[in-house]
Amino acid sequence: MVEAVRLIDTRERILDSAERLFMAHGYDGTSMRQITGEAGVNLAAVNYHFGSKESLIQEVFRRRLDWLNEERMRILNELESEADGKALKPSQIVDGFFGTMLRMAGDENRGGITFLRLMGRTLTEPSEFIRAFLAHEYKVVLDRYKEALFQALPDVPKAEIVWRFHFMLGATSYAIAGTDALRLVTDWQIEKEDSVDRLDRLLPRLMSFLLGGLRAQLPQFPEEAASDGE
Amino acid sequence: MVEAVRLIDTRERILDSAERLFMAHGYDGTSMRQITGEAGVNLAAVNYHFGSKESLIQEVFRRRLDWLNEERMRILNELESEADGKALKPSQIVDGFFGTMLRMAGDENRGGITFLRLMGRTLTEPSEFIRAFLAHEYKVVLDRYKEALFQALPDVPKAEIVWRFHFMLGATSYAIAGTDALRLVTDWQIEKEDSVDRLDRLLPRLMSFLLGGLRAQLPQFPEEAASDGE
DNA sequence: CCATAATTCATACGTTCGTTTTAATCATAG
DNA sequence: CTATGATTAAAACGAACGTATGAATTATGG
Repeated sequence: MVEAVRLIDTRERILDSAERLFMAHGYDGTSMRQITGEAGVNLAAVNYHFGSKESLIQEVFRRRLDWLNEERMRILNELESEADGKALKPSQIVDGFFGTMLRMAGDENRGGITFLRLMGRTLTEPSEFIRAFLAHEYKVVLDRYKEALFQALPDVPKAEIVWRFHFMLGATSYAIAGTDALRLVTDWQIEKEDSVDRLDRLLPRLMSFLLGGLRAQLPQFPEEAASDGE
Repeated sequence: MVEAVRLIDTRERILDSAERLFMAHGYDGTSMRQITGEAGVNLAAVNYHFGSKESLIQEVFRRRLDWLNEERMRILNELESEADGKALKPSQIVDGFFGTMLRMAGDENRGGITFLRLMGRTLTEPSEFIRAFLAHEYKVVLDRYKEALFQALPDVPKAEIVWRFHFMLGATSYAIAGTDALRLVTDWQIEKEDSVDRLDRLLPRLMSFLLGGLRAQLPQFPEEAASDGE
């Protein structure tokens, strides 16, 4: 057991530093020398343990996403088995997906707020391979949750639900990434009021907004005089 | 007469290429050589005309944002003078801010969809100075629109409105940036259905969602309720 | 205890980056 | 036409990047 201590330590220290630095400065904006410098390990350690910078950030995500997505699946399965065939409430589904992610930020062993902000920021990351990787990691879970929403909202066209899922992801991503990084709108009172109980209050706030948007009146398209879709 | 043609051409060609490349690959992910290469101008032209890469992206934004923010101000002023003292409808305010931005994407002379996507992506851009620059550019307009929402929704706590403005920005940013770049959720039908009439349909869809979220039931915070949990 | 594998280390490689420099080319005014 | 200032062009700068190398160090199994 003692034999692997230094190995694991080095790997974990690199992952921790990379997580924090990618969150703060983005993928392209973070250099290997910054990462290894902050982690207190040799420059070559990243390539030795992970192979490349690309593999490193993938491992940074995998370390957290594996648990998160399994948890999301577990919750949805549990909800559906409890519902016993009946449709779930949209609020249950939304909370299972987005609430689980936000509550993860309270658990420092799972990356805490740092990973959450990295997550929020990376969904619009410029680098092609990162988006491709995330899309792949998320595919199964997203499909399950989309399907659950289809059944929970049988009167809403599927395309509309997909779009609103998209909007919800954006609102969440932004809410997370911006809690204390970007302050286009805020800039005055949010910081003080919510510096401590940030997550306690952010979750209900976001959930209200998401559910309001998800259940909003359906849009009317300007030239809509012909047949409906789907 | 003819004397300024080449100068203006070079400047504009650089700005156009930079706009497109920053949109596609981000700020750090785009090199001066890519920009000048695509624009068909000499590498040194950027530093000659703009001074630095940082100044270049600021000019890329200023070229479009000046008009957009003036238009937003004009619209809000007009709405308020028409209302003649009475409170505006939230939908008018939201449309003035977000609708104006989306409609700008239909005008190719104002950057079209390219600038809109650059905009959406940059709001979560890692580079510190870019976020600071945008925050500064937006300050006046955002304050005016926030104030308008305060008056339009007198029963909603101001902090709540600020948060929901924040969420709306995120949903919009994401909706724009992702229309054909990132496809975490979509990946199947949106592309085909909305490749042509993307903007015609995106605007009503987004507006419904935003207004639903803005007017949603107020959140209940756990510690305000007498009982702890359920 | 020693052979061997695993890990760390210092160092260097080849590229690419943003910027600068200096000379050539252009347009315009006197 | 020529003087002058503005623009473009080619080339190079030093710095930083991700990665690779080979030796030194550490841990492990027989």
